[in-house]
Amino acid sequence: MSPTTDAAASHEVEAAETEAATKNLVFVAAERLFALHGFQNVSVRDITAAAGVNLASVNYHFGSKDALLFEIFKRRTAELNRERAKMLHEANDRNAGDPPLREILAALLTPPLRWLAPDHERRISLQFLIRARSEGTDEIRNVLKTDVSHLRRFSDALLKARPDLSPEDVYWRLHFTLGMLHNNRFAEFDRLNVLSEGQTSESDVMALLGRMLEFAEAGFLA
Amino acid sequence: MSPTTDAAASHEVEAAETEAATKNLVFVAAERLFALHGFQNVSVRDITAAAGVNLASVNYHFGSKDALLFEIFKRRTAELNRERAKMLHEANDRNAGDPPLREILAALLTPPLRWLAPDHERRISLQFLIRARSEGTDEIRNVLKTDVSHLRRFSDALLKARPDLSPEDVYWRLHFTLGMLHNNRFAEFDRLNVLSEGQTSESDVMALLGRMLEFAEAGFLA
DNA sequence: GGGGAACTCTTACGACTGTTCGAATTTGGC
DNA sequence: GCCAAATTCGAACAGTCGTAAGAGTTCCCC
Repeated sequence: MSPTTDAAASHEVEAAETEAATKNLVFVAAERLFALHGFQNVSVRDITAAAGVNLASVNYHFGSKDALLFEIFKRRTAELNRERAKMLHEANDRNAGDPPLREILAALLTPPLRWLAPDHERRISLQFLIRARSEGTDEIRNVLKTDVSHLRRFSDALLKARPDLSPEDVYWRLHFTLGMLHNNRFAEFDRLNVLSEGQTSESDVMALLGRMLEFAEAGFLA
Repeated sequence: MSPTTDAAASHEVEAAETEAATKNLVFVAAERLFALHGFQNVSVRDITAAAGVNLASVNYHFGSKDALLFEIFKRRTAELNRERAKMLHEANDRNAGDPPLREILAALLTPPLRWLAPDHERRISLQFLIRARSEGTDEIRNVLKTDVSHLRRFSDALLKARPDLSPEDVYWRLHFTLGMLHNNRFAEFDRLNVLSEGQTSESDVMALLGRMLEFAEAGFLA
């Protein structure tokens, strides 16, 4: 509601959310726990305890545990897709509506890998999304299979950049590329650490992005 | 109870397993249910009901539900790795110990994709393995991270086929290739069906193998 | 400052969960 | 055909789970 100085302090939580503070606490705590331990291994009591709120908060603010998962998934997916769409749009502008392969793939892969940077605010969100994609509820899997409008933008662009490929070729190679990305689980984040002797730096993640782009681009040029 | 006829017939189960018939029934039913619905979404009661055995059978023959999962994982992983190692060995023999990139990658990808064929006996096993890899217990994840001896055979071969690449390059590109494979979930199997208008044929799976080999080989040649 | 909505809290229900126990039964060797 | 070992069985235990109900509290608007 409208801020009135004194009581206003509790209202202005960071972010653009004007919802109750409790709802955000639950949202953030649940996202982190789901990302770290998986949906099924985290109880409502774990979430509310970590958030420092009452047990009933989850059901009051989100309706159910499933609905909470779905809401986190929806918001983070929308954020990620927005960044991807923006990069693709910029690539279009730079290249008179006909961006080269590399820039299309960069628009697809750069946002998630940026999120992966060690001090990035959305690092845990990406881990959550990767988990939710494979461990989520049927509802989530259904959205992933049904709502392909976002991916179509990329397959269309790729098809235009490589008109000699069939739509099936483009579809599968796009699928392979996403597989490269989604397979980056937590074990691999650790492996990232090993490579840089203990601490993951932002440059490591960007180097990984470069490797992925190189590999995927070559795959599309085959 | 025991299926029909005299009690003597219950001894000669197929396979090389001389264990009790009940143990095999549990093993097979659990593998299928875990593959279809995930480890956490399948209860011991679901398994024993599907297998037509008593509830206590899981704990009697395997010790615990976790141990059952791990035993399935171990056996199927060993089988898959054996086939891969055999193909790599044959590729070595054919090429005087210096197989080309394509044949190394084929040794890595052909066995799992053969299992994926619609009427293959191990089709559900591959789905199980893919699931267990990401949703399994900490013990399984630990094995995957620790026991790298099998993958090392492939990274060594790849490094010899492409000596201009650094070990880090080979490691990451191998990781990417496995990501392409492991991302093939059930939704994608359905997609396979769509592509062939209703029924997945063995040739579809082999065509997918060809696509993956093409993509991965190009990625390694980048 | 009264009233109604929004929120928090305590408590508990009912439905599962994996596992165990002791008795009943079946099995294989002699 | 007997006995001991192996297996199967029914039943229950001790927890944990998501969710709901109702009382209690805080909030904002009039």
